[in-house]
Amino acid sequence: MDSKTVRETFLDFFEKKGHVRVKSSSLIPHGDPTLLFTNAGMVQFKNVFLGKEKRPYTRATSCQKCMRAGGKHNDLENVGKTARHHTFFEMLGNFSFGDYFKREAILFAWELLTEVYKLPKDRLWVTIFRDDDEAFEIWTKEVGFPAERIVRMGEKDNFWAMGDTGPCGPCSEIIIDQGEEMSCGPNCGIDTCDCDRFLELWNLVFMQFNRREDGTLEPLPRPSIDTGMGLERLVAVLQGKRSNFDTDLFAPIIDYICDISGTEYGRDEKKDVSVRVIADHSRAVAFLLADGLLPSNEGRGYVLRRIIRRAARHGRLLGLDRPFLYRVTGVVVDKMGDVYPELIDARDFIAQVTKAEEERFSHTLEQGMRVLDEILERVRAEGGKVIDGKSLFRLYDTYGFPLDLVQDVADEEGLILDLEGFEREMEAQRERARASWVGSGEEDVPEVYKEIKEAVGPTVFKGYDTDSLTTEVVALVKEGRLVDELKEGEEGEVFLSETPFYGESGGQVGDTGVIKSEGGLFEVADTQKPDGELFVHRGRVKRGLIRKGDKVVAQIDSERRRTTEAHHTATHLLHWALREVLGPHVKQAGSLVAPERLRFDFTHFSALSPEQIEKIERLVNQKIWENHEVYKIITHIDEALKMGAMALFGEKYGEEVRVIKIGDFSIELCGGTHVKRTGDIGMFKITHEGGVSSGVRRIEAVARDRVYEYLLKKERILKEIDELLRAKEGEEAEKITRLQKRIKELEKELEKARTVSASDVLSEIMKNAVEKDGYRVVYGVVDDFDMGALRDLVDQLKKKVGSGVILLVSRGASGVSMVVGVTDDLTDKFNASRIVKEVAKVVGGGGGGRADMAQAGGRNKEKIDDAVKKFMEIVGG
RNA sequence: GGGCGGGUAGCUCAACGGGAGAGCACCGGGUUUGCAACUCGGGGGUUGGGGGUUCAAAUCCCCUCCCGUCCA
Repeated sequence: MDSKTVRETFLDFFEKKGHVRVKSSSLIPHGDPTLLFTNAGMVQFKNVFLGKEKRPYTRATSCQKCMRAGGKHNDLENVGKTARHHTFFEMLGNFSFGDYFKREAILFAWELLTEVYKLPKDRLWVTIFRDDDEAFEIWTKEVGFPAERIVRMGEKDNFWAMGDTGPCGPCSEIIIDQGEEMSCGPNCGIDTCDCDRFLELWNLVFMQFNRREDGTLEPLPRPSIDTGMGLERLVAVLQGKRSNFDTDLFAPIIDYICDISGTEYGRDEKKDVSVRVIADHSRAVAFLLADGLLPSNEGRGYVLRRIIRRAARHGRLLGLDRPFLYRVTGVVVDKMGDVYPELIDARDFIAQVTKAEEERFSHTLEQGMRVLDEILERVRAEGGKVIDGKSLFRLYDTYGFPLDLVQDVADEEGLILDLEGFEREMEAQRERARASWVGSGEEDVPEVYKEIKEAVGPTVFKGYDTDSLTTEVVALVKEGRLVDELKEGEEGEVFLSETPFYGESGGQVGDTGVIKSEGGLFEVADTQKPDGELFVHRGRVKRGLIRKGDKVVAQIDSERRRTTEAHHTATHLLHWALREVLGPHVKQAGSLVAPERLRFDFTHFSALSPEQIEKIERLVNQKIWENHEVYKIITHIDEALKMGAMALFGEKYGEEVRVIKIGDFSIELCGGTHVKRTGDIGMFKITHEGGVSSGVRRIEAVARDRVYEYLLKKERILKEIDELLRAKEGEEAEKITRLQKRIKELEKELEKARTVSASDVLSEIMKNAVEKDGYRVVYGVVDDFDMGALRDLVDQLKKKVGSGVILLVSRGASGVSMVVGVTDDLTDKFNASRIVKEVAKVVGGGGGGRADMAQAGGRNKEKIDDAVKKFMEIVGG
């Protein structure tokens, strides 16, 4: 039975048992920061089990894409060495949300395995939780399973929990005995070893308790079922293969790798490991990229980078030292694209990003190799046999050079690695990272806000429909404490029962405006929503007095809001246009919507070309001028997602959500305020494009009247330039080029003139050369020579005197500069550096240099004569 | 978020407080039937940006931006 049939048979079986076939969710768990990757079928149902989310069905089945790499389940190091470990795998599962329970779960599993997949009953074993007699009864009585092949296990193996608290329960695992020949030795057995003879096939979790904070278990009112069976294992068993890598899930990939590397699989165990690593990792890479992840230096992206580099490293071991992985991922797309169409959509993107990362890795390796050579040379020079841990760590930490590569080189050179020292350094680094993690980011909501909300409830936001309304002051805060009134000139926070003021969220800034009572006027400078429900109006009492209980008119700054709205709707258009032009991997990574401008961060792997920027800008403007209606729809989250609304990474959404739909092309979940029609945006202009971090780009742009202001400013600058250049529009570049050329010419002329005048000065100075015992002493005082010119002059004088000591002093605007030169034959007798130090002291400065040439500076111009005297004293003039 | 390394000519890098350099690439001359090679010469730099210390900063210090890399 081929893998596709195995997968389909499973889903089909449960569909016939009344389950809804649910699509695999993304490998990147949205809205769950605790989880690095989706690592089990139940991840997308987590909130359903917790009762936080409702679905229109109570039975579900899925084949879920899963990743185990990094984080708690870290199998990365084992991959390739064993028959079963993978980074990416598929998990088959059936789920009951308060529908059927233990009995059906067991019977379903048994029926599917023995009657559909036709596994031999006598080779199956079962484990159950120690105290779970109920499961024991079902297995023995209902299924008729022999009691001697049921093993009772402890909490560690057969009690499952989502976390320290929350739903949990015993589980029952179905195991297949693959026979004596797969045994790991005399002690082989369930509970005693972890080898492949007793292969865990299917885990059935009976969620029946809720673990409370104090650790006690309370029975769940509606017990649930969560099961998981690794597709790769099941296929291996059904195809009679000893290793998952021998199944048709991997065979085409392995064939391709062997093909391009000229390796024969199964001849050399070391090479086989590499082939398997690449096969496994290519799947992970293709799927992660298809889900929009990009390699980066932190978090999930970092894991992806590690996987690509590990694969590249193993490729090198097979003799593939040019990028190849991007071709292997192509095979993955070919083989699995029909089941996972997102692979096909992302085909080019996957290849592009993978190749770029492989190339970057090559670069890193080259750089590291150079550093390693230096280290080796040092070790050899010292006659040592060991590469010390510090050097190893520096290679790894700073240059990202893989340790096993160092090992290879060291083996060739007969050197040993100080791995313990390396570990020590690594531990120290971990310690540093941990120690810095004190201020855990998330700010707590201040007590006083909690108090207010407790007393008056959430603020009702009316700002979608109105700019102004009459309401009541329900609380006042000054310097973090509740007060009954705010006096004129005082700063504080006002809380209303209803408000038209938008509180900062979703990147859109808070509104400003005024709150007027009969006796006072409060100017709102900013509006915040610290807990998402309570609106804090921050500002100052401009006039009179604001009291708790006052009837007030709350009025936002409408003009400011309109421009902000234009920027917000423009942001959605931009998001859409980016995906049109760059591809579907573009995802919002941050956003700021202000009255002055908008800023949009998004995932993309390279800088945008001027052409791309122009195209994006043009598309957005086109949509503005087409004047599409902007629909604001309130609906259920499921409904919204079904409509294809884009939801954000890591953002939490409630049951009821707001959807912004522009025309029929852009649809996003968004709580912000927007214009009525795109025409209200007027115009859109990108002002800046740049990088934020690896894999993230940033665009800044303006809309509406801000475009006019922006262009006006540009025009003024241009006009100013035209005036200065006396140029007509369009000639600027040409004129500037001409000017630059002219400057160059003049500089050259100047240089020439200087040389000429210097030669005059030269002969002038030579006149007062003093003849000594076999050498000459020369000094000269000139005006406005810079250091470079002085040095040149000294060089020429040196040539002229043949043998001598020279001092040149220049009077400049800012002070005195001087250079002392000593011809090479006299450097034993006179040291230019020492001389210049002495001489410079006279003019209130200091200096130094080499024995044959030294320079100094000073401040007192009037002391130059004294300085020259000092010089003559020293050199015996 | 924390640490380490880096940013110098178009590219790859050197100089690590006192004259901004090399190799490759580019332009011109020579050589050659022509090309490659060779040879002579030349252009090319706000040493990422800003501030400070100093007589003097690519070099030392601080801030900032960008790139690489490891840890979380």
